[in-house]
Amino acid sequence: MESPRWLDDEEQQAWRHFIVAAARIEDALDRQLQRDAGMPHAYYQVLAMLSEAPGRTLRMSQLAEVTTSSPSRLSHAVSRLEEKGWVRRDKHPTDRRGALAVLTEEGYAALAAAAPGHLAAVRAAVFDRLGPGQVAQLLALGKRLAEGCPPAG
Amino acid sequence: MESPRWLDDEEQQAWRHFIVAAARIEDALDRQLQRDAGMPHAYYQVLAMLSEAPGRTLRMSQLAEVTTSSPSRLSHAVSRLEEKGWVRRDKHPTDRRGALAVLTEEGYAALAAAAPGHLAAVRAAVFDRLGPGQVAQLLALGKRLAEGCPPAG
DNA sequence: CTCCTTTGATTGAACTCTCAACAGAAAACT
DNA sequence: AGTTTTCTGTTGAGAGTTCAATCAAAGGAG
Repeated sequence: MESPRWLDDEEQQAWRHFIVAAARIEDALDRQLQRDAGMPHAYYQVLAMLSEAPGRTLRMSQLAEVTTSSPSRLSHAVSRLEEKGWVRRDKHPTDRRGALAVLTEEGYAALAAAAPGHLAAVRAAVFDRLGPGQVAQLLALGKRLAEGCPPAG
Repeated sequence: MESPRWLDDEEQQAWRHFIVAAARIEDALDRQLQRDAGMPHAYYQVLAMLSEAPGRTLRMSQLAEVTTSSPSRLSHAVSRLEEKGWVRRDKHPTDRRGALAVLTEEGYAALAAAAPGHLAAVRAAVFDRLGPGQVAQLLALGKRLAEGCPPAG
């Protein structure tokens, strides 16, 4: 096994800035949501994805997919959201292994209440900082980096 | 308080791709390091930053700064790394509140052993996916997004 | 049909991180 | 000097995540 070449100067800088930016953005969003809505960003994403799904319902495996979380992580998260009354588990009609996560009315209300503050945080942390044309660049880069990456284990 | 406008279509897409990309990259790096080197990415960063500092030593507050972690998080991390014998705590010579984190020889060896695998993972997750010119875009975006964001609490 | 593999989802323990509370030391006032 | 305020860093508890183990059901292969 040969040792791969190190990052050149531009790559090095890009990499360091990227991990700092990603960490700070996630931190800012987590803190805002935890403070104002009593949930971490990961849980907000669960509610958000469910709210857009037909019947506000998604199979656990699909919900894990769209929220970029492992099955275990999602299962724990849904359990926690169930305790809050924001999500309910239903049995899958045809596949008896499957479980369905359903967003409750209370869950939808909690999401609706949290959304404006979260949106403001996203703007403050990201889009308010970007110049014209940079949104398109972010889109292109995000697309490239998101696709093909192995999903969570 | 007025509800701010929602994201337009391009922003929406950029945002979703970005959070998926960031999550998958972090997950991939965490899993590789945990599996091959027995430490999470955050701990690797602590060792890496220390290894570049003069005397392989940094004050806790500065180390927290460069690793994008809260004082509490770093304190726990250093405690854990101390148990492994990879980092040692020294007293600050002039400021008696201050604590210095020092990378031990064993810690340096652990970092050196982990580095090639980590580098390969970074390449696989990020730079191998980018086309020419996109590294520069990533650098510009990362810089914009990293600066000005409030440091961790 | 039976065996075997794969898929979907959950569980508990170990680990990391966050938050709030705390304490020691330095800096700034009065 | 004496008091308050700020800065540094640690601690413990609680919340979230990971990992490995587990189980049930579906999907082949012989």
